[in-house]
Amino acid sequence: MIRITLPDGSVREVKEGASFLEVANGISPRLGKTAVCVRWNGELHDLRETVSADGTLSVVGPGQPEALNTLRHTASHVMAQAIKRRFPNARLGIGPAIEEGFYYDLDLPSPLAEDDLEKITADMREIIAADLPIARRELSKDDARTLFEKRGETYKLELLNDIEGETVSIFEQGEFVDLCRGPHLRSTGGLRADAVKLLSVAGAYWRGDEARPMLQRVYGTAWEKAKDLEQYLWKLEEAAKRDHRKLGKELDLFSIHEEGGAGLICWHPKGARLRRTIEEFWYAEHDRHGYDIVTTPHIGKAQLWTISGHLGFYRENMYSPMDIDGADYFIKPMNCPYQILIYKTRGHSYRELPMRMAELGTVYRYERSGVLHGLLRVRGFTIDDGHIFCRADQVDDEIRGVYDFALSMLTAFGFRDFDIYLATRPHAGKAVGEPERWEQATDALRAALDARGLPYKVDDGGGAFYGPKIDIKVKDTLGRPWQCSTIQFDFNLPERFDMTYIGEDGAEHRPYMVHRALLGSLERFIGCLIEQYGGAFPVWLAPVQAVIIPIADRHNAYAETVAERLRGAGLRAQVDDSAERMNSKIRAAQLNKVPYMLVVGDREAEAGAVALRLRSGEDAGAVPVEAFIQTASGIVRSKSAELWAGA
RNA sequence: GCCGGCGUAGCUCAGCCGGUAGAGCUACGGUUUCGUAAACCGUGGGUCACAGGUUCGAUUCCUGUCGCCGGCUCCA
Repeated sequence: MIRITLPDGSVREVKEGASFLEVANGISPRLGKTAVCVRWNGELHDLRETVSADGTLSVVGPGQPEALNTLRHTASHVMAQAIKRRFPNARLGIGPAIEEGFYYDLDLPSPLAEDDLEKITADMREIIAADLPIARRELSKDDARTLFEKRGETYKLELLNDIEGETVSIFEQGEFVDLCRGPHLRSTGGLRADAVKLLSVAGAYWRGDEARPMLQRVYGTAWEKAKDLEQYLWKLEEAAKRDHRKLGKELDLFSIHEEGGAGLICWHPKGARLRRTIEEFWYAEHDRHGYDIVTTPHIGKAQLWTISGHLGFYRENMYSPMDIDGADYFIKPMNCPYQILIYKTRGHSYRELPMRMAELGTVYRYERSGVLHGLLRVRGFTIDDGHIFCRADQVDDEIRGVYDFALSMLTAFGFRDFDIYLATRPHAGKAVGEPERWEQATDALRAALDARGLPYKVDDGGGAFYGPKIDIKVKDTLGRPWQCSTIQFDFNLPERFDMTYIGEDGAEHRPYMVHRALLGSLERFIGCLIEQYGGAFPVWLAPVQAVIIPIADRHNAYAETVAERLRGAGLRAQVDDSAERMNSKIRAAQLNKVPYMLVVGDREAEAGAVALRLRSGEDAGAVPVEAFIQTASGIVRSKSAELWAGA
């Protein structure tokens, strides 16, 4: 007999070879009926699998995340089956469940079109309606090989070769067979035809390797109920409304021009205003944190990039050189070499370390055309680039300081939801610098992370060749993560540039060097910011903080005096003196997501007041101009996310 | 860069199977001067991304280039 421990601590005995389904049925027929899969010793297993040793079991039923995952995995099989019915020559790649759906990669003789998706969907409905039982079989690798060879599934054969162990599992439904670990639903009828939707088709390299064939990846999503699908699609629509590319146009923040070049941003007055607000805050914060601000050139001779190693390691991201008086000059892809040159203009004492240098340095990098994306991935961008040169004994404090600084910056802008990574030494000798230095540096990074206590993931081997790093990523509206802050150790450049300082012992020492960007780049950061707020920025960031709306032309003069008073108090205010009606002006301001609309008519002019309407739609009533300035200024100063302090 | 889709007025979009284009908003002119999300009337505005090709004739079909979108790969 086999002893199975259940979540409530109770133990059940079953005979060896019983399936999980039988076990579930034994616990209660009702549980057996609804069970989707099981968690066996912490891992997900199919109901049809059998028990052969003691373990802990929890049965996964509908409503649990694992169940959704299983359902999506089955949906991907059903889709693959439907595609194979329509295109018998299709060869299967892989088809997993993903965060909010599933995909299947297939090698198809011809590309799929939009209306193919509809046809495939129709076939899927049939397969679901037929309620084909899904069978799980275990067989030896050799048998599996024969099976998939016969079916011409060359990709499956390749996968088979990489699987460890002697036996593999396959899942079958009707004529469809797939090499798969599972788990799966019991039959195709477990899916709801009205809760499955195919979304898009895209190319994907086999096993993510661009040297290998490109398969067609069909993305879909599947839910337990039609209502869940609807809700998901609604969420996608809402996310699309916050897309920074769309908002950038609507709010007149920036533009990119075909004539100018892809990935090159023109900041319009309002976008530039937003950017300037960020820069001003950034400079103030860096002053406060003991940084020296520098400015470095945009181009540099080949010699500089040879010393730095960029021409060796980074050439494919750099633009072609320009000839100046017979010498090759390159547009800078990074700011660090020049900051190092500044460091090297004189000797340094151990006493003046740490030295913290920073600049808003605009760099240009070649990015492959297919990866450009609005403000989030561009070819010309401004890094809030800083470098810390310090002694070994200062490393810990510096890292902790930078990490805290990075988090405080992100937090100031309202970001709460980000992913933190500790990227460690690359494997297989692809790293420069002695192991002890790596260890010390990685420990310093880890200590800083632990000190703050925020959850982080270790990206094993994900460090740069020149040092380990901490990356902080912010997600866009579609859930795609974008790296903003980065803190990177560098064992490479101090060597290459032969950087030194004179220690207490009178001898030359090599300083530690840390590259850090807190916002990442202004372009990307602002892109994330736009999406974060859906364009409705907190008051302190809003390009226009108040629009003054005269009711009739005779109120224009008063409106202008109000605007001047606001501007005198440092608030960004404009008068809408267009020939439109007040309603239209309010609508315009509302669409521009201006926090404050100050309506002025006879009553307000008389009283020296404004009728305050908030972006939220709330009518805050008449407020004396001075009182408005006081409250609004306070909100700006505190960088509050609140629109107005309830009086 | 690769796979697929797309590119029509400043913006959002319509234009069936080849016969040189249309709406709303914007802009401009006029009337209206109005109390919390679009006043009314009128006038402009397009080498249909660009370059070739097929055709009597191309916005429409084909090829190339550029750009955009979704992915893959890669990064701040």
